[in-house]
Amino acid sequence: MPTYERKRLTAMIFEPADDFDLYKMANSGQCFTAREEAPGTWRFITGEHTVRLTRRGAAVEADCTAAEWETVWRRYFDLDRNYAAVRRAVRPDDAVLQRCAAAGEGIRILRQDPWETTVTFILSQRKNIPAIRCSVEKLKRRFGRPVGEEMWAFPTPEALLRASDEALARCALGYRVPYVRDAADRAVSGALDFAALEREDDAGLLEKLETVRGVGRKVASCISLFAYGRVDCAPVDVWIRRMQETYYGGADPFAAYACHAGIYQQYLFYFAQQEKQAPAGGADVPLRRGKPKMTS
DNA sequence: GACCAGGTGGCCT
DNA sequence: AGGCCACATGGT
Repeated sequence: MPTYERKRLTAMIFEPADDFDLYKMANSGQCFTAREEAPGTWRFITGEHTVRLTRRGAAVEADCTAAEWETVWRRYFDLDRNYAAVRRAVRPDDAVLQRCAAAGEGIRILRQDPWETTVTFILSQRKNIPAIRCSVEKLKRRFGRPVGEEMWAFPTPEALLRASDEALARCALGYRVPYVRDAADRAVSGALDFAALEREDDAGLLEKLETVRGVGRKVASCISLFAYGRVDCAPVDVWIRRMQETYYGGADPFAAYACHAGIYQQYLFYFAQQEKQAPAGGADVPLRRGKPKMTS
């Protein structure tokens, strides 16, 4: 007997007001558990909620109730932000970001669970995205509650704290085992209160998150952006640095943007990933390399 | 079988 | 403050 609720047969349709691309949201490096169940149908999981989404022309079909859509998924998909407007706010003289925002049209910043985001981005250091996915999947299978056919919720801090070092290491955590343990420790003891962190300003949030071992500026920025919706916070990793060197002559690509730097960062990151996959044919409009003509 | 991966902590100056 | 370097493991 499955311990999870039987699959619901309910379905609802909604029409996104602006950007909403399932592939890009699942593959822009922000979440590691979304997967394509069937061509065009994507499964997202947050907490113990799951939803299956399929694009139907201008609309999207979701296998959940309207109530669950409103209480869970509206927030998860950040539906109250206008991403088309964010893309339009890219400076006209910033040709590189113009191009990347066009390529990334459809991306939204997913508002993920802070605990899960903390652990997955601790794992992300010195791993490529397929390896992170694999590691997270193992953690969920071993320590997470089943929430559907071949689906598990992300394990609770208590569950990971109970796990032995050996069991954690078997999930390919490598040298990050003590980091994850420290995060679980702080979550259980209350030293790290994820709900209370909502009230911190950006600087305070980064500072508190960085008290966890294995959480430096980059991982803390990812948690701020992907779990706390701090869209002005732009994580800088090797890929962003690479874009900076290649297209911005080493200058900070986000210096000109006070308020949506995190979203713009995501466009650059997604572009870099696509460019890696198809260096020649992927980008239909080639980017001009070297110093851009940025205005101060 | 190299080389690299959504970095970080702990050393050194 | 800033420059090195080890770190476990898996993907390409």
